[in-house]
Amino acid sequence: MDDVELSELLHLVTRRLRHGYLHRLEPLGLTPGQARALRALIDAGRPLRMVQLADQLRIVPRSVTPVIDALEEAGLVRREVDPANRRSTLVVITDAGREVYERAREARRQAGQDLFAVLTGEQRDQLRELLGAVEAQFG
Amino acid sequence: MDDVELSELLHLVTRRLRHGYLHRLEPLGLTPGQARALRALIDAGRPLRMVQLADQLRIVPRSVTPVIDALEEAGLVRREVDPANRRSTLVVITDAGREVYERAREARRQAGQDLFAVLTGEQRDQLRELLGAVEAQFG
DNA sequence: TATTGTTATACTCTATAACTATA
DNA sequence: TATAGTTATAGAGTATAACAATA
Repeated sequence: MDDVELSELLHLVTRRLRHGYLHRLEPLGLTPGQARALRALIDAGRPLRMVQLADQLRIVPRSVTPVIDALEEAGLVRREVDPANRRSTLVVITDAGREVYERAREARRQAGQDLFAVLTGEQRDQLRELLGAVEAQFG
Repeated sequence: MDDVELSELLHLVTRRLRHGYLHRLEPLGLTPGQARALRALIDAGRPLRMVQLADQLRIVPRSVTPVIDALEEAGLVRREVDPANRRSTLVVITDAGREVYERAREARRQAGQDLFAVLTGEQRDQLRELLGAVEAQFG
């Protein structure tokens, strides 16, 4: 029964985070989803196919298309045909993409800092552990 | 810096919760937002005006309108003109609304239970406390 | 026939701006 | 003139289904 309250809290806190992040990201012309896609590419350290990107972002491939469309139009990534498999599209991050991502990362850091301001470092670690355990139980 | 990871986790876990909740709510013909509105009415223990409902749900009044439209069409609430102030609309929950909400609450409980299955009761309390502290620092 | 990506479409959640009715 | 609510519109995030190109 108290899980209802816990769920509600999760919803409220996440929305607050989104809100702050969205505003800080606005000057960069990025949405949170686009920033996440850039991050996935940087973390991978190599170009990713659309399906792989979808996998990383935990969304269906169809939903990746508009995200990459926007990033490509902004010159932050480019699409290349995978020479190994002509059905596949490789998404390559550009230098501009790397630069913008650094600023997006800072935006997220600040949004998180604002949000979690009341928590001590130790409490944040705790929170990270708890959420990490929850997420880890799935894929 | 690690707040980036914490923010990301929050996003992933919340989406997972939403997903499970959405599926369990589907047979009831409710969206999570509609269920939240019913909950606010029940918690208040009396009819609420649109503005008050918006306040409770932490969204702007305009965003409440379609939620109440849907609930009204389903016969779960009804709108009444506030006799004390004819500009105001009172949203009244119906008996059918109360019944459906009980099932929605159970759906959310189950979705939460599935999600937090890996956590002990104590860990859930911890999580609730941490998120509660974060949310409490704002309104 | 199976896989990759896209076109088409839709729904949830939320917001801002402009309008109407009432105070 | 200020408030309550709605009409109109938009944008982020996500999904399913159908289809084209390639394997």
